[in-house]
Amino acid sequence: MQRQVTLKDVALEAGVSYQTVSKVLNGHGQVSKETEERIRAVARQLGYRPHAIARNMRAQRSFMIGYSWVPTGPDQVNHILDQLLTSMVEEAEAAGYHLLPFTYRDGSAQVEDYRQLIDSGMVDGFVITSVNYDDPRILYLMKRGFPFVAFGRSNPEYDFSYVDVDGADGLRQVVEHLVSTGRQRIAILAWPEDSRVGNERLAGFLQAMAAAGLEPDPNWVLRGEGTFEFGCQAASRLLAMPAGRRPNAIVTLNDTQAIGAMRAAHDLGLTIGKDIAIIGFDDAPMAQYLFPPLSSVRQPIRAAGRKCVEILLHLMRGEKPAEDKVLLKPSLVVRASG
Amino acid sequence: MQRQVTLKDVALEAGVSYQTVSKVLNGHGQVSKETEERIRAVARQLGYRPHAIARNMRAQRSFMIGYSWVPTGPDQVNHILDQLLTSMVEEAEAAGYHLLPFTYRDGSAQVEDYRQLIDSGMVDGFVITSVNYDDPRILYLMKRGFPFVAFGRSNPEYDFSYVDVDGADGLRQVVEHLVSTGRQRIAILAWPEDSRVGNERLAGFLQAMAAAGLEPDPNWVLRGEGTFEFGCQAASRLLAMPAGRRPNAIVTLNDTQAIGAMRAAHDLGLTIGKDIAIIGFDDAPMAQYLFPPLSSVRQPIRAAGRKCVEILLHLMRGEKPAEDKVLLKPSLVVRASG
DNA sequence: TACTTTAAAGCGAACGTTCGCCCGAACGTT
DNA sequence: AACGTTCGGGCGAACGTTCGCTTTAAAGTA
Repeated sequence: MQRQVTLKDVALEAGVSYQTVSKVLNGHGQVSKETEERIRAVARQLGYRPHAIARNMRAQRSFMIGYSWVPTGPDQVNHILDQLLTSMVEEAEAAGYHLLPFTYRDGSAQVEDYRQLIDSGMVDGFVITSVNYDDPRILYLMKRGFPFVAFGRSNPEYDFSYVDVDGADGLRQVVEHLVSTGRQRIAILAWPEDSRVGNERLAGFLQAMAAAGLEPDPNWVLRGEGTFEFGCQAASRLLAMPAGRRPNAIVTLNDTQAIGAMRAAHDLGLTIGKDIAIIGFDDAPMAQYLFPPLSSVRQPIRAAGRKCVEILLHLMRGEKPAEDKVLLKPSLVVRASG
Repeated sequence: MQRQVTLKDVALEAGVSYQTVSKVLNGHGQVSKETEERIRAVARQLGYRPHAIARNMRAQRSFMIGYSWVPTGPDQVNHILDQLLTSMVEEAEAAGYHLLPFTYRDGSAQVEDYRQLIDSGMVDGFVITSVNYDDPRILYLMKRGFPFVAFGRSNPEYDFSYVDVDGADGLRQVVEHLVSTGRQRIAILAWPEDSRVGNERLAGFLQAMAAAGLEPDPNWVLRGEGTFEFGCQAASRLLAMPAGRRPNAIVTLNDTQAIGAMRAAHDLGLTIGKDIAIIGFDDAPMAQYLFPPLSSVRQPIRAAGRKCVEILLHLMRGEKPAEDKVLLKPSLVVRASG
């Protein structure tokens, strides 16, 4: 664990001042070809690596991007995290930045955590996820004018940079696919009204239904949590009716609901993909292994992560990004379930 | 985005030198009650937060822990990552440290990345995962004497700090459970021989079989990748024989294999949990939603993450941790599959 | 020859901390 | 009255950079 090689070490060896070494290695200043090459040779030989902290100290920047996420419960899985983190870290590193993960806390402590990271100079910007209406982080960061990008939208009247997946378009694709395969009796399992994401997806559904000339039965629009249990209960209710009067397709807003619905259909003796189509959202990796494999809407997570960081890099440099409100299209993955 | 409040700002306002402010806020030095309180009041009022980078600069430490992980493919999911990261970040933050995620690269670039982070002073230690025999990272870090903790074991002759889940014990629990429910014709789907983890788990299986007085049929120990496809194919072969001559239990080394095996059993018209018991490993969240729900071995991921960081904190402080080779017991979660 | 321009490299300063040494004043002791 | 001790706090230095100004010497121009 030998000591760090510094500019002074290189300078001593090369017989110049350490500032000159800095000039050479950064490409500034006037230095003769010979000394430049000598300095480079010595630096290489000694294995000089600039001390990141000293550099940040001098630059008055941390070159760090703060990120925290809502931890999932013990029996849940965040199948987004790996791809999102990997893509953000890659994009950040390519620009000389790093990602700084920090613990997620709720309530007033949350904004305090963001404040702490800003005031201690730990980060130059944030990527925030799991945003919803009236998100206190967004309000705080907007007020302070601190660079951040949200993965997800909030109140329409707020003006901030975001990247989001067009959930409405996803459900539009689902409806169009179902209609094109001759299914018109379509029910939907949605989320509670306080969910920005849920409302967006539901709106896309209703719009696509209208566009197809279908009037959705209000009793076939059920709101509840995005859980297996709700999916199972709601689908049981919907499918309890006789064949002619029940839906022949159930659309859900996430895969966990869809899996619950599959269980309900199975328990009622229905053949999924034939008697009833079921389509999920998220395309969780497990969807492909279900029986039958679940059709689902896949979100371009990696692209979203990259885009978030790309925009944030502009903001942190004080530039106005070319586009700072980005909507990415998801894609429907059709499998045997519908 | 106002400028950072520094010690000098507080000092000016309190009418003392900035070094005195530092003393007060760090609890060192002799300062009278009155000035101390005055300084504290001013600091609070001005919202002073120590500049982390300057502090690190002075301390010649980064208070960062490097961590990178193998990104999973597009249709896979890393159901460990969330819990592992969350627990490590929590443990690190409690000690004033942060986690620094960085991209995973294979081959010679990998050690170079570790080297770069060390030489640039970005990190004070590492947690490494996905270790296997002859892991070049372990060799490099051991040679440099740089603090690190591995989640997982490597060659037995290496001497380094690690935390691991006792996979052998997990399989022992599986065998004992199966035997206690009257199943003795047990097959196992294992991994290729170059997997340290796979060999450990298989060894536990064989040992438990022997302890139960059972001689495992060599043809019932199949090695292959931890994929759905291998699980399905291998199980098909095993279950193709007539009822009296085929296994009545299949143990796998991960859930994906188990799901493949479930599919094979299903396609052969067998009732899982009755005609054939199937038990997985990892207890992926989806296990509970399968049909029937999959029994599986659950690893104490959060405890492992916390323990890794705990040990690493000792190492980074130059202390010898009380225990630096930790083996955690997994637990079998019994569900309807066996 | 005297002066101006340019190239090459040195040097001081600063970023915000913390650490250790020093100094003055007040107090108590012989 | 002279001296030692303690308390309170100031001050210089350093961590490793980068930036910009200054200096020196050489080359070019009148």
